[in-house]
Amino acid sequence: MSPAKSPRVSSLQDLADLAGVSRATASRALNNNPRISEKTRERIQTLAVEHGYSINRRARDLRLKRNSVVSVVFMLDIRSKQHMSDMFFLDMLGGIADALAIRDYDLLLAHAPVVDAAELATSRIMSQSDGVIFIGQEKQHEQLNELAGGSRPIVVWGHPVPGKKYTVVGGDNFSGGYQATQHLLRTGQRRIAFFGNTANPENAARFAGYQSALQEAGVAFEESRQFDLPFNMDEARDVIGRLLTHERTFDAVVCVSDVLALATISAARKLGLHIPQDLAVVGYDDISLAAYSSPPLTTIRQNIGRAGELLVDTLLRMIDGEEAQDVVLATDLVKRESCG
Amino acid sequence: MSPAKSPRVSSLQDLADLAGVSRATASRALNNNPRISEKTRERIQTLAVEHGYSINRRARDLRLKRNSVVSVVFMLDIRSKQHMSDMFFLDMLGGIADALAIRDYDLLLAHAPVVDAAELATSRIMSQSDGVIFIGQEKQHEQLNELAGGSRPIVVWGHPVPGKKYTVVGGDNFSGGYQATQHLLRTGQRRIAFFGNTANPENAARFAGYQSALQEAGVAFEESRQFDLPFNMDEARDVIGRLLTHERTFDAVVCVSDVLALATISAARKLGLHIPQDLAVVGYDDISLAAYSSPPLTTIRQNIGRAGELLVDTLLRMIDGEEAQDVVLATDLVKRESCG
DNA sequence: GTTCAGAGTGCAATCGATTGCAATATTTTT
DNA sequence: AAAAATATTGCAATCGATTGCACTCTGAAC
Repeated sequence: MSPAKSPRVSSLQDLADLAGVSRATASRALNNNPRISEKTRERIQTLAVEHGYSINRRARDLRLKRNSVVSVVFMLDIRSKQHMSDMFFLDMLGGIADALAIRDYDLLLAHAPVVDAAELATSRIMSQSDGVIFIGQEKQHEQLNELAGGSRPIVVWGHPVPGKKYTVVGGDNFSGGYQATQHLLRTGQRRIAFFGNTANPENAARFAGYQSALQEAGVAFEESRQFDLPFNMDEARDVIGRLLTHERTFDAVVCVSDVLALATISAARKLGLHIPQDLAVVGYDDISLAAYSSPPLTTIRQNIGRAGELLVDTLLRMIDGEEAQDVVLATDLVKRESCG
Repeated sequence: MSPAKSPRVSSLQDLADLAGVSRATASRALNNNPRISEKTRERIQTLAVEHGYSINRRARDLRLKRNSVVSVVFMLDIRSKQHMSDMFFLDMLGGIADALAIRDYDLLLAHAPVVDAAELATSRIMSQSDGVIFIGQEKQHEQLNELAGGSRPIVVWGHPVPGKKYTVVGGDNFSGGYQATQHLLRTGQRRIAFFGNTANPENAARFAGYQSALQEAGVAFEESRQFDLPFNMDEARDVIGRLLTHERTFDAVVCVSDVLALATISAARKLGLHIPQDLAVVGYDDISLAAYSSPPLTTIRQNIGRAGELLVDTLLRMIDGEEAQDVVLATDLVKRESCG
């Protein structure tokens, strides 16, 4: 390997001096501007590499009046035990980070469990980024609608709800609920319950899928088998315990998350029930522990890393001024023993 | 609420014009420079708030030749199933993000499972940030040492190893291993195994704590009870299955992670063993699922969110030119049923 | 030998902030 | 009331890049 030429080049001016051209020419050469002759361009680009020159992005962004930053806002409090699984977030964040890195964007991570649209709109989260990705919509639907009208494009991970003005990328929740239910039906189950909270749009869609599968199989839906559980896991757990001790009217259950499913299994075991003989369980998310639980959990998988890429693609398209479209991510079933 | 004055102020010049002062004065007023009279300062600051002025950080950073960015590099591949738990990362990231936000730093997230020091040193990860936080040291000890000599301060989450040149923030692994083992001893266990992989410095320290607790209790350490498991969870699981089917020489096990512990419980159950009667298990990390598993998992808790803050504190101190010191985070035991 | 088109470069303004030094306003001292 | 000391504020250079416009140079056309 040839030793890099000694003078460490840090500014465009230095590089230009070294090449014996002006700053303007050097800049154009690096940006492949056609007005620069091929010869000059190559010479400068080679020089840049040799001397380890790397552009100062702050200067470029200042000049170009942009940020090269995308903010990611977690609307849910990460620390409060949520239905949604941990791995889910991390995987998604990984996908987002990778996709942004490729496009040469930075990722500004923000924690904003409770959001006041007006406040957020003037915060650095908005002013310092070219666009924002929101993870989870929960109760903030109105605020999101407000923000969508603002100066920065936003994309939300969640489920389309009527009257939304923001762009949504989300899993195919209907299909997920449908597949989970269909699987139980195929194993012969008829008395199938639904654990979730339909106040959440994603859960509601999964519930719709559940109903649809039942109907298609000619199984009547019983309202008494749909349970809206608290979002807080500790409370949810107590409720589940009670549901299982009362005379049960179901032998199988579709859960909206793996965490919920595992809690259900745990509660059932404590009561001496056998999984899946006495109670078959399906989860949602395919968190890593789903495979290692006892018994391994049947669940619905979404390619969350891919979801992150889709969020980024969609947002950057909007930043470039294109019209935005909602995106739905495919979903599939992972069969394991918890269903027999 | 009084309506904000109409002219939307976007640059310092605008604000200065509005206040009838120069850019310089406006800048100083906002930065609480003592050379500006109290009256002027307050007037300008009020004006700034009223008109929703927010500083352009790119411009400031350009002028001040800094970045206001800290990179966070995950050395482990997030997606490969690692011993280490998912929640762990997310919690830590949350802590880091919060701590950085308070100090007005941005977080640049990077995915770099395998790292070539030379390559990393010239990448945007280094050149665009004022410092870097590495999560996990694993096999990269040498590279970290190289990077530590570079132009940017770095801090590593892990465990101090001999000859390290970088600053480390980590949990009290020795104490964690000690507490876990001591707890089992107190419940009357004598034949206690250790599941982990001592190639990892953190695991090695936990193992040392385990040995120390045994010794203190007058229980002889049997080498045959220390098992180095593969880092890959799928493989680890197979190995555990075999360990439990062979004639066991232990009735209790200290695991280096909750994920490992849950896999152990799962494997044990499949063999018809009862937890904790036939096999008592202690985990490490207190992931959220630890409380919801069946039975709930006894484990070692570290305040990971706090760890994130410590990492940031330490790094920013180094960025400010202070001498760096390693930091150890306290650890405590969470008793649950898996130990009886 | 001019004139002209077109290719290749350079000049200088610009993005929005910070800050050393100079200039002015205010107060204190004599 | 003039001079000296101090408190406030402004001027202008600076950080490192981009880009419209003007300029130089080449070979071709007349």
